[in-house]
Amino acid sequence: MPRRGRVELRRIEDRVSRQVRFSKRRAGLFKKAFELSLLCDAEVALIVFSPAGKLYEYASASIEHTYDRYQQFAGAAGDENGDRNGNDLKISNKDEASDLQSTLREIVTWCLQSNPDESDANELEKLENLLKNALRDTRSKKMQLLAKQNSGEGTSGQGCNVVAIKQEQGTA
Amino acid sequence: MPRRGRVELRRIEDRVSRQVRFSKRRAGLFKKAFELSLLCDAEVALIVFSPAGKLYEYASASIEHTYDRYQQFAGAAGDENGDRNGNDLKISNKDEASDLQSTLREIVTWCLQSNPDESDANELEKLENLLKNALRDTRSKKMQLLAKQNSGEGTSGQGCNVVAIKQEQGTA
DNA sequence: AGCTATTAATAAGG
DNA sequence: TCCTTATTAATAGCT
Repeated sequence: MPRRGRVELRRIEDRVSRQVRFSKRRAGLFKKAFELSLLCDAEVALIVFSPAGKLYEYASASIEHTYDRYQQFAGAAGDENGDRNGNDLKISNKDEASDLQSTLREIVTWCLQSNPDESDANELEKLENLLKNALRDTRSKKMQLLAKQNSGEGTSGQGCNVVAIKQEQGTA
Repeated sequence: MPRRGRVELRRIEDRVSRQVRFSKRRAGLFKKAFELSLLCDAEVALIVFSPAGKLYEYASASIEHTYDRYQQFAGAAGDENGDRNGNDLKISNKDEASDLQSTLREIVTWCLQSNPDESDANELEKLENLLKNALRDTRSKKMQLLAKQNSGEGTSGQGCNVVAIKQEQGTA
């Protein structure tokens, strides 16, 4: 009796079945991700944690690279899939401009009061969050400047490695 | 003539066909990703850039959350797909203790000499890189502390928590 | 880890 | 982009 009917779309309760299904479907998912990137010349990054907490990943370029690119786009995504499925799918896109300055101040304060080599995990986590926010805001600010500079004005050969919003490829 | 035979596994040359295939397969991929997370209780994050550079994403939790979790494992991960960018920022699990201190000093110096609201893209990029490094090292250090404290034994620097990272790829 | 009966995905075409 | 249909691909339940 290979299969009786349609697959119920809800969490599989039995631990063993769930683990087996996970292995099979994970393989399928990674294969599809790979094929999409190859056939359609798309950049794909996929991270999966098994119910047991094991990490699996695939990236057509690299996770870091794609995540960086993602960060630069954050907020302006094309979505399609959330409809039928109910999961999360949104990115918040707040204004971070002047927040950056105060976040940097907090980082400086942290550094004046603490030493990373003598801090405990909690302290480091505070620093981590500050750095994460500062990084996000700095990227955002940089992108704004680059966009402005690329859109309307004469060229003054700025060095920066440009972060184009476009992908090109032709070597097939 | 619905379909003639097996699907050739290589980049689709025709722009229009490629775009159509992309749309269809993207939908399928996102559906599979969703089903994996729901059926098997897995945490999934998926980022896709279309050949035209448009962003699509899915996350069972959130991209940020899963990426953070990924970062804590990173360093032992393996890519294997042939990628043309070769642009991998590997994060190693070495101890970067004193590096962190000097990076933080550089950040403080940057803040003392510059104002993010008056900086150009180049300056912001310097800050971005400093923050990125500091964040990586802070995470690493925090994870080391957590690992040490969880295992009750703190042998000299190394360790960390990596749990097995495997990668799967299609045969197709 | 293998094996099939089924369902699911999807390439072409309209 | 949506619909249809012939085929291939994925996979649930077993062993």
